[in-house]
Amino acid sequence: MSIEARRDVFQAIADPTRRQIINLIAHKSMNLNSITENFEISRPAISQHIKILTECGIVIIRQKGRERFCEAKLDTLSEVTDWIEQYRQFWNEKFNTLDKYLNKVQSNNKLKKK
Amino acid sequence: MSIEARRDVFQAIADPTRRQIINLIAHKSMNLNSITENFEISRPAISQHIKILTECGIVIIRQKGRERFCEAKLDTLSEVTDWIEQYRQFWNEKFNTLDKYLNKVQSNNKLKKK
DNA sequence: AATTTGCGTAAGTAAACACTTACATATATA
DNA sequence: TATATATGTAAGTGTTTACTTACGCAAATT
Repeated sequence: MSIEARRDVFQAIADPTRRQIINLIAHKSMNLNSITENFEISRPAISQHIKILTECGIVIIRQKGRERFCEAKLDTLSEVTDWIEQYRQFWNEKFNTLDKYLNKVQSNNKLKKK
Repeated sequence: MSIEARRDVFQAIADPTRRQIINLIAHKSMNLNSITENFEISRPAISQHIKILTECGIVIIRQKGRERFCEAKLDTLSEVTDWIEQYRQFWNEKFNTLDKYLNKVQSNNKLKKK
């Protein structure tokens, strides 16, 4: 049983740099230095971001000699999508139309009761 | 032209309390005190969360007398969904199957070239 | 064997965050 | 008109975040 709270996907993708990293390695695994080349910040900074991304399962590391290739495991993001999708009925245009219809019916019922 | 950086949806939903608030008001608009009743933290804390949520458009306020009703405008979340969806091809099972096939073809081509 | 390369990690820091309490203000009620 | 209610906001605080530089270590290269 690990004491430390597992990193959370929502928080992981909250940082713009981490989203950029995800975007970079989504297409192709890259080692740490290659990733760093695409940013202005230091290698240790990138290393720490990668650590966070691995801790919540978005990235997995494949060691190859002294290099560590970062591979995106983006199905983890479904946790976020799932959370959002449960609310889709509340902003889906089709639902809104239905909603308006139901409200109308409801209003009519109220009028009838009066 | 506003100088202050607009709050970002990714960061807004990163906080668990804010996700709970969204969940609460998704179904029904609520005023601030009613929302607060559902949490252990103080009213000002909730007020500040609501402020963040309004700043990024997830919540809109409808003043009604001295009360302020918080209404969820969840289509804002599509920004997050859209970002994630662009990567779906990388974790979709069907795509993976296709990917394996393409890799196989590629390997065969390489063999032929040799 | 010595050096270079690729990386993790520790320590330090400034800024942001998530709260709190205290207070101010506008609206509703008695 | 006095009081209660619903709320925003300022100020203070401890914690977390996103970096930095400095260092260490193992694998590859010379």
